[in-house]
Amino acid sequence: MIERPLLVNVVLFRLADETLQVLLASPVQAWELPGSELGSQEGLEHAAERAIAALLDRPKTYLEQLFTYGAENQAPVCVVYFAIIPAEAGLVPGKPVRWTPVWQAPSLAHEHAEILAYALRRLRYKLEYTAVGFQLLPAEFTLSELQHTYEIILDEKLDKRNFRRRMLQSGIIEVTSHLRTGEGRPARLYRYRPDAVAEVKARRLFP
Amino acid sequence: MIERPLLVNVVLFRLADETLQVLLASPVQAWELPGSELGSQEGLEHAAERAIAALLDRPKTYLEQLFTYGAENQAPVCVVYFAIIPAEAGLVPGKPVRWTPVWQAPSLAHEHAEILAYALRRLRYKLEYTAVGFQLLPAEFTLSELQHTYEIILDEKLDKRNFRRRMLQSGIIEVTSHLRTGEGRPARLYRYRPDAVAEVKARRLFP
DNA sequence: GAAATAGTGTCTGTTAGACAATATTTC
DNA sequence: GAAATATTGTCTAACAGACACTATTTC
Repeated sequence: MIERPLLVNVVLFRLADETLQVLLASPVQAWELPGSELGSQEGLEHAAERAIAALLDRPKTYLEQLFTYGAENQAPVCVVYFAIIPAEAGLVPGKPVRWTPVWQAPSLAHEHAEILAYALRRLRYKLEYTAVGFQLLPAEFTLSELQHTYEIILDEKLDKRNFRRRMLQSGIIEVTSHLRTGEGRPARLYRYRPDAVAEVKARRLFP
Repeated sequence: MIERPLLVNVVLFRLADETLQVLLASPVQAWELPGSELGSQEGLEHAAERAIAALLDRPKTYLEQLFTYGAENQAPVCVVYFAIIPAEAGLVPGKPVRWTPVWQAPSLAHEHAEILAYALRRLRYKLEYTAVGFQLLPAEFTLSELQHTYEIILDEKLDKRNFRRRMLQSGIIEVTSHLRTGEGRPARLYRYRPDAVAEVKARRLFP
């Protein structure tokens, strides 16, 4: 049976410093997405997690397969995953990697620019129609923080009243008894309800 | 560099005899999804098309990558595509394959039952939010035929007036000057407008 | 004229989107 | 009390969903 080299690449996102960031690697010279070879008996997801564990000191909070690239004459077939990383995760020392705001990514090797653009599109879709947004935040958060997250990723300003109304009506979050105090009036903290089915009930374009 | 065997499987759908059908193969004994090995220099999509051409005398009208399966200890990694096949396509003689209504598929080898279920779900999603539906019909069709297609795949009955209103409002189809005559009043024929962007503008669950 | 299929319009309830004032805290 | 942030409600336009009758053809 014919065999082919197989690579697993990961697009790692995090939210930090008021921006959406992606982890880029520069093992030789050009920048590219981190990845690792698939072991001869290894599962795909396992390889993705191994690639992440090699770079970061915290596990990912969300992992999803994106797409598999394998053009003609292109030696390795690449299975691409994307993952969301807690902002608190630290880099393993000595690795040639860097968190970069996605809007300022340098040009990338291979097809990686295209892959990053696709991953970003998918993240936005997910954000709008499912509950991935919560993966980017700590366990408890204020509605303002949540809205801020959405605004950063969607790169658009949202109306505060409408945001709150829909977010609460969806039943996907619940109030806690805690408050976050700071400047100005303290804010109620909310918590994601993993039990609430985040079913995407969108309007059909075609009936 | 480590190498792995790579398989490309295809889930082929067509609409015939008032049902949605899938092409199943039985090369040895159990039923499974057709597929083929990926050549050493071959692109993934090319392998999928080669697998289709080996079984059918017409090209597919739609091809999309579904997912890549590669569990631990599972020898070949499988990249799965799904495709839509014109009802007029004929089988290449001598191949152990059979069109089967999806609702009556026998139990399948490997993970293929799961894969088929996923492909079907994806087809339904696509149908509701994009314009794949037209791939299942001839170039010109009546609104009744179109509605019928939707009802078969979604497995639910739709309201005629609402269906027509939305389908026409979407601007994705246009009238031709032709009529289809048969029993009862002749029906206007419509045509899909590939130029009309089938953008999925659905309601956001989260603002 | 009976049978078969195509084609059409209205009403209602829900929801998205626009919009501004008040409440609670710190300094 | 000034500054900062949190919280709350209303109105309108658009749309989904329910619903029944008329029109045109063949036999």
